[in-house]
Amino acid sequence: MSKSATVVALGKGERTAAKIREVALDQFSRLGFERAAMGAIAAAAEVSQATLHYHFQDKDQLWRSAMLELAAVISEEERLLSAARDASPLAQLRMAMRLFLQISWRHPALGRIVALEGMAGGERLDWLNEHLLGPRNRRLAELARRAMAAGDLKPFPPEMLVITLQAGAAGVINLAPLMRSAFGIDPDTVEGRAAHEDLILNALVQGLLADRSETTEETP
Amino acid sequence: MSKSATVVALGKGERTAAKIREVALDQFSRLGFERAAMGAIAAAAEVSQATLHYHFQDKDQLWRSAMLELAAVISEEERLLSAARDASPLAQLRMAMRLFLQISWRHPALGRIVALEGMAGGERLDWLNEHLLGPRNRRLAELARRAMAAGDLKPFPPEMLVITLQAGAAGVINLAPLMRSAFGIDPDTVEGRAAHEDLILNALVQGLLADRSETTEETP
DNA sequence: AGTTTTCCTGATTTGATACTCAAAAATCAG
DNA sequence: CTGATTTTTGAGTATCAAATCAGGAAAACT
Repeated sequence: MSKSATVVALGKGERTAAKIREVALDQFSRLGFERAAMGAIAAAAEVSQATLHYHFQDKDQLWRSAMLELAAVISEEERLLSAARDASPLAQLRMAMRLFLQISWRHPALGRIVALEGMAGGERLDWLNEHLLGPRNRRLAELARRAMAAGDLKPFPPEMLVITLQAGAAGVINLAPLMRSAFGIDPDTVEGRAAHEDLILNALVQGLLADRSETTEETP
Repeated sequence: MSKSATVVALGKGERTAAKIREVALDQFSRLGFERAAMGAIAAAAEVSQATLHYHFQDKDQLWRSAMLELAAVISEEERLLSAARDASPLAQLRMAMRLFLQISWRHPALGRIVALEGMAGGERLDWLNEHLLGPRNRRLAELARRAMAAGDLKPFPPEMLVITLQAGAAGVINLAPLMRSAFGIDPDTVEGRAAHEDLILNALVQGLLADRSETTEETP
């Protein structure tokens, strides 16, 4: 046993394992499962490749372990949302979108992995759904359904709506390299993030069309 | 020289090359560049692996060649859009979205590849931008800019708007596996596509909020 | 027909990557 | 400090995928 007075002192093993998970999460998210090489992860974590296999049986286990880091992130959102359970479904949806944006900017790996595995399908996607995506998505879809029932949202297939909102919101974050290559713009700046949040919450949730009844001046 | 009277008769070589490109496009888009194996492509195209290297020097060239197939698709959109050059920027944007949806359903490979490479960055993304993505994106951004100048759109960074629209619209298409795994729903059906087009054009372009001034009944 | 050119393939080489293992090094408890 | 335990590693294996090449089949041309 080894604890310091204030902070839990991790044993050496757990410390390197944590570092490996961190590096692995980054690489998996940026490159995808196959492109991310154990050797590269080891190098980035400044350990030998064999150390990876000491802490995690194989690449697949490492991936799963790294993903479970993200579970904590998602459960944070769940906690905040459940605290506001008495708000209207639409208000909850809006809040979920805001949380989604904040979390996505803080942990861009999440969105990239969902996109990568969500396109490819397969075992890892099923695992993701079972362990950290499915419940959240179904909860959001249910919120959308209720918002529609309340007449706050136009009636659309709620599952499509949820996926579309998330994909649209994550687009600018996930496709930052594309924005750099196509426009020479880096969206990940203070102003960029603010503009993005503004865009999503206004454009996607309130509509892209300017209200033509009150034209001319105004700077909202 | 070898042409038939009515149709250009492709030489044997060009025929197999075309088949290889077709198969390769599918595999690259579904699996990504690295996961797609030359052996599997060869098998699917019913030729030997060496044949791939006869027609295309290496995997990279094959990828580029397959991508150029998509250039035709995009130029079709360009043609239709330029025919309507005198419409308002907003109308053109709307039309572009509709075209984007149709084309994306018909060629799901396009969106998947843009997403894959757009997240990863690197040489292939730069190549894509230079050869078949950049001009289109800049044109759309310019349309958005003009729609904003005309007061039809709220003022947002036009590049972000374009990316968000595309990502949101392609979301349901690209993430079909996720929708199956999470919701047990297959969006790629006749009704699914219709609902999707409805969702995007209404929700993303006209706003998600129902007009509360005219509540109660109505079934639009 | 015969001849030339194009096209295709089996066998092989090259390179990279996940994974193993025995032994060394670091860590920790008493 | 000392011995036991945990952690790390260098070296090595097995596997799989990309790329090469020489020889032979098919097509095109005269």
